[in-house]
Order: sequence, then structure tokens, then C-alpha cells
Amino acid sequence: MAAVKRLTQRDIAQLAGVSQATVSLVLNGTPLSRSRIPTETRERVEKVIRDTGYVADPVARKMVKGLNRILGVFTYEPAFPSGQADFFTPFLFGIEEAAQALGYDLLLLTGAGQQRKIFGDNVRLRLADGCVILGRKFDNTELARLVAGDFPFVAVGRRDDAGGPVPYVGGDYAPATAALVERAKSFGHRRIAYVGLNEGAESTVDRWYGFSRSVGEAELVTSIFEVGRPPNETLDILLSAGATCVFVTELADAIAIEHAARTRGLSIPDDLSIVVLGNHIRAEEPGRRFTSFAIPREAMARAATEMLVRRVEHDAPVEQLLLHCEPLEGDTLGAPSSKTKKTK
Amino acid sequence: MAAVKRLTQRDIAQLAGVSQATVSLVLNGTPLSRSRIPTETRERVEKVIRDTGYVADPVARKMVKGLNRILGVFTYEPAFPSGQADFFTPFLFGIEEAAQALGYDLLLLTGAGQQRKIFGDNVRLRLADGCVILGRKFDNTELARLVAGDFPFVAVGRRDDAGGPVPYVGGDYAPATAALVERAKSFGHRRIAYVGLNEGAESTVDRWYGFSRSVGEAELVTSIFEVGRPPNETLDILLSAGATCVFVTELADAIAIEHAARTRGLSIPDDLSIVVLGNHIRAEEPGRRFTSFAIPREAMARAATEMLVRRVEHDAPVEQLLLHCEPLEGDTLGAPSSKTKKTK
DNA sequence: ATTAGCTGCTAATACGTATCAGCACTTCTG
DNA sequence: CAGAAGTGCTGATACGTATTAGCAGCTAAT
Repeated sequence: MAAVKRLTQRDIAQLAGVSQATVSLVLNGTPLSRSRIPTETRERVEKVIRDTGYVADPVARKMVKGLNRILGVFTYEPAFPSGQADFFTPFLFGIEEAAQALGYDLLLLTGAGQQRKIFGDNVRLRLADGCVILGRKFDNTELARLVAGDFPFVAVGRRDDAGGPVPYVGGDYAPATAALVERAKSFGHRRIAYVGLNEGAESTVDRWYGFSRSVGEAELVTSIFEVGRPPNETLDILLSAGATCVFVTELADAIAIEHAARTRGLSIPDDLSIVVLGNHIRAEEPGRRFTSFAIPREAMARAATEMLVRRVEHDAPVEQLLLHCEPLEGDTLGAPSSKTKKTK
Repeated sequence: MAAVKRLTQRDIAQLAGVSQATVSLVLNGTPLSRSRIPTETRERVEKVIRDTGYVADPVARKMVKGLNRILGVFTYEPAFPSGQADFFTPFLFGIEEAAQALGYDLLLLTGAGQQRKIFGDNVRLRLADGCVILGRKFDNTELARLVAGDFPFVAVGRRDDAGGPVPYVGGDYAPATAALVERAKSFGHRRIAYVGLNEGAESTVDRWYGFSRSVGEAELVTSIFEVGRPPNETLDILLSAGATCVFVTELADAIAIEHAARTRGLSIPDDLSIVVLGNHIRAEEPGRRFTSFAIPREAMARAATEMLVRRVEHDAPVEQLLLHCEPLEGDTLGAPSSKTKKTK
């Protein structure tokens, strides 16, 4: 019951009749120094180790070696609590998979509840050799400090403006959005609308950039740069602008608009096409599958983890990587009906 | 770019014109020793700390204090890889929640792929202050070593036979099963069958124990102590034994049996009631909601985490806790039809 | 005027490991 | 037979922190 005093190398040394240094050399000497320990001695030490079940204390080890084969996973927002957990799990899956493959363990530092700071009082983050940062809301001050500091990290999701280049793996939303616009145009849409923010997080800006880049000025009939507006109101604006297709950044808005439209007897996509910019986790809703693009969350997380390990192990230079987002067919984008056309 | 030599207490001390010891005392002195540092000095040191963003190295800290406010989570089976991840996530949610509330971080040690040993070569587990063990397949040798050792741990799920009492939090399956049996009897069932293992894991034994305890000998018409047998075969046995109600341990078996029965034109629960022993994660299958009992996975995980912290912080004695499993109504248990009764 | 007690600090040490310099001894070389 | 080279090992030290013992200098009490 009473703590049985943990076994140390000194104990092993005593039992084997050698010095602590010898034990350490047996355990992890360089080929060079290893050659200077005769087989007999080595086997004697190894036997004692086997018999006692000794394992080196990773803490002491880390202290002297500096590395621990542990990666931190930092999230500002609560990662797990079951409510909206599904946002993080695909990322965690990916990180875990890559970490396992590379022989690393994971230290979870999730800000469940109390907004947590990386540079807080009790930051145990540094136990890890480096860390992956997840989350939508980034504290730019902290990011800048990380960039300036020597602690290896990689962000999942593109980040700018941190007083230096931020290593990241993100989704390539701009071309993915542009591709959807092209697809809408090829269906014959000439009156297109946008609902969503056009500034703020990088991912948001990218969507708007990809959109505005490929939509001709004449084709953009209206933009609503906000989210969460009452759907009926939004719909009124869209219809009075004569839009035949609307691009929406938030799934929730898309669902609301679709619902409002259906209530008015409009048919999707005949009377109005809806495109969502990015597949959202709970997209497996009943019935309707929105046309969108896939965000390769697991692949992003894997790539970020591998990048982090490169930085940890080889002090690799900052990399910035955007992964391709595959279009998702869905059933909310189609040709505008001639009726709608005439209505205009 | 070149590693900017991590900040240490010595650096802080130098900048503030005091000794390293003073810095340490400012950071975490006892009220006693704190009272001996004048406010002026303390503020000077604190200012330097704030300006530099210094944080104490948790590794060195752990080395001297022995505690780290980190809990390990060990799983034998792969925890994350998305395939069957859903088994572990509720547990992880619960552990994470409790750990956060108690001010602990989580070190994930998941055996993805290579069957991992707790006592391997590279055991980073000891970095944690204690650990929660998850997983169905336990290595009893290792469990015994854990019990014998001084490393605090708590198992999720009841465990026996480890050369000593194993601290655990499990589900109280026996009475939950018994309650379902009583319920079946109150519906009028007098010819009951059992499909599933009756030995092996503790959780399995508990189910069988709860079942056999409350089913009268005359009422148990047949038992099939195996899983995965062809459903038609199973159904033949059940029907020829005249069973009106069958208790199944594996959801997969229940689904298969239900499907086979429906194919033959039998109605569930009129012609045959099916009770599953424990809600399985993916139970939200289309259509059919099986009568069963709820396994409070998150609560189990929370309780296990809290128990672990008690052991870590106060060296609390071994506790063994079984949590109540609420019955789940479902729609596969009902009164046996008179037709079925007559048929016999 | 001595001592006892307080205040403000610091030196020294321990924690468990990795690693390097080097000691004592043997064997080989010229 | 002196020196070089090799062998088998150990002592000392560093890593960054917490903590204890204790040193000056000062004040208050006897």
C-alpha cells in the first residue's frame, strides 16, 4: 500500500554490482560506448532489469535529453464535451493516427470551459515536444508569441498575421469555392447570391475570395455579409434580387433557408439552388444532402502532425500547406427552372 | 530560428537581481516562506516573469515534486481510428470532462495497431500521475503487475483476478439484466431463452449471472452460449424450444435474429420479444429500437477519473464502484401473442 | 549588553538520467 | 621495454526546479 519507492538505475546498479553509469550505458549507449562493455557484464545487468521490471523514468530522461516523443494537442474551445464534440473528433482521429505511426503519444490540453491560454500559469504544454493547435478562435497575441518563441507547433487551418509565418495545414477553400461557382455557372446560373461573412477568420476570407474571384460582377445579384439573420428575411432579399442560386457559408443558414423556401412552396433546386461552402459534420441530416465541398479533416490533421514531427525532429523550416477539397455532388444544385427565369 | 535557449528560473533571477531560489519561492512558496519575501521584491520578480513570459518547466517540476497534474489514458485496443472509434469516445468525453474539472490534463496512450504493453520498453506512462485503463481485452499479467506496483490506476469496467483488488468503476449489469427479466415476466413471458457467452469477461459473466438468477429453471427454455452463429439456425433453435422472449448479449446478434424473424414473417415483439443486454453505441439504427438497458459510459468515465484523482492525491484506498444501468423501453419487448402461446 | 527573534535573502542539495572525461589495467607495437 | 592503443569500467556533472538549512543584519526584550 505504502508507495514502494520506485526503482532507479542506482538500485539496478547495486544489484548487478556495477555503477549507475554502466546501467545507463547498457540501456542506451552508443554503438561506440556499447562496444566497451563485455557481453557478460551486459547480460548480468539486463537480467537484473528483466527480473525487477525496471523502466527508466521518462521524466528524468526528458530532462536530460530534451525530447519525449509526446505531442501536445491544444484547443481553445472545449474539445470533448459531447455537445458539439463532433467538430474536433475527426481532427483528433487524424492526429492520433499519425502520431501512432510516428511513435508519439498525445497530450490533450483542451480548454473545456475556462478559456485557456497557452501562456497561462500552469502550462504543462512544454512537456510535449511540440504541439498541434486546433480551434476556430485563435488568440493572435498568443499565436505571435508562439511564432516568436522556440516551441515547435503547427496550426490546423490557415493563419496569418502573427508577426511571422505560421506553419499550418489548412483546407484550400478558395479554389474549392471557385469550382462550385463554375459548376453553378455551367448549370446556367447567372444570378448568384452570397450569404455569410466576408471577413474575420482566414477560412472565411478564403471562401469569399474564391467566390468573388470567379463570379462576374453582373452575376452577383446580392450579398448578405452576416449569419443568423431570420431566414424569411434572407429569402425575401434573395428572391427580390432574382437570385437563382445562393452560396451559403454556414450550414445552419442553409438549412434555415431551405426550410423557409420549402414552406413557401418553392422547390430546391428548381426554384433556388443552394450551395454550402464546406461539409459540416452533422451534414448527415434527414433527407437533404447539400451540394458543397469536402473538408478533408482527417488528412489535414495527419499532415499537420507529420509536419510538426518534421519540425521537432529535424528543425525543419516553416511549411504552409493547403489540401484540396473535393466537390460534393449533393442535390441542392441544379439548373434554374425556366419558370424562375421567366418570373424575373 | 536557432533554438532560443529556453528561459529558466536562473535567467529570471538574474534579470530581477535575486537568486533562483527566490524566484521559486515567489512562484510557489508556502504562506510561511512567502511572508518572508517583501512585496517590493515579489513584484519585481513577478514583473520580470510577466515580461518574459516565463513558465516553469513541468518536467523539472515533476522530477522534484513527483506530481504533474496529468492523467494517462491507456487503451489496449486502438482507440481512435475512425472505424470503431465510437466505443471509446463516450469514455473519453467523460474522462476529459472530469479531468478538466479537476485541473488535470490527459496523456493519451492508445495502442493503435501494435498491441501495446503497459510495461514496454518505452513506457511514457509514468509521466502521468496515474492512469485510467480502458478496453475490453485486458492483459491479466499486466493488470497484476499494476495492482502489485505503486502506480495509481483505475479501470473502467469491473476486473477480477489480478492477485489483489482492482480499483474500478463499472456498470451494474447483473441487476439491470435481472430487472429486464422481471419486466419480461410481468409481460407474461414464461418461455425465455439466452443467446450470448456466459463466461469470459466480467461484464459478460455479470449479465449471465443477473439473468440466470432471476429466471426460474422452468422458464429458461434454451441457452446458446456463443455469438455469431448463423441467425436462421439460432432462430430455429429458439422457435423449436418454444421461446417467446430471447435475451441477447450482442447487438449484432439481435439485429441478425430480428432480421431473420422478419424475413419469415414473424412479428416482433408479438411473435418473439428480443431484449438486448446493454445499449450499444450504434444502436440508433433505422427503425427498430431494441429494449435494453443504458450503459452510463460518460458517468462511468467521470467517476473513474475522480476515483483516480482521489488515489493520486490522497492515496485513497481501493474503491470498487458499479453504476446503475437504467432500463431502455424500446419496442422489441411486449406481451407474447396468444397465437404464439397456442402454437406451442 | 547580551540574547532572542525576526526579516530578507541565498547556498546547497535532491530528484533520476545521460554522457563525457578519464582512471587503472592489459595487450600490442616497434 | 617504453610507449601506444585498447578494454572495462566509474566519477562527476548537467538538466531545471523545489525546498531546507542557515547566514547576515536588524530590532526588541531581558
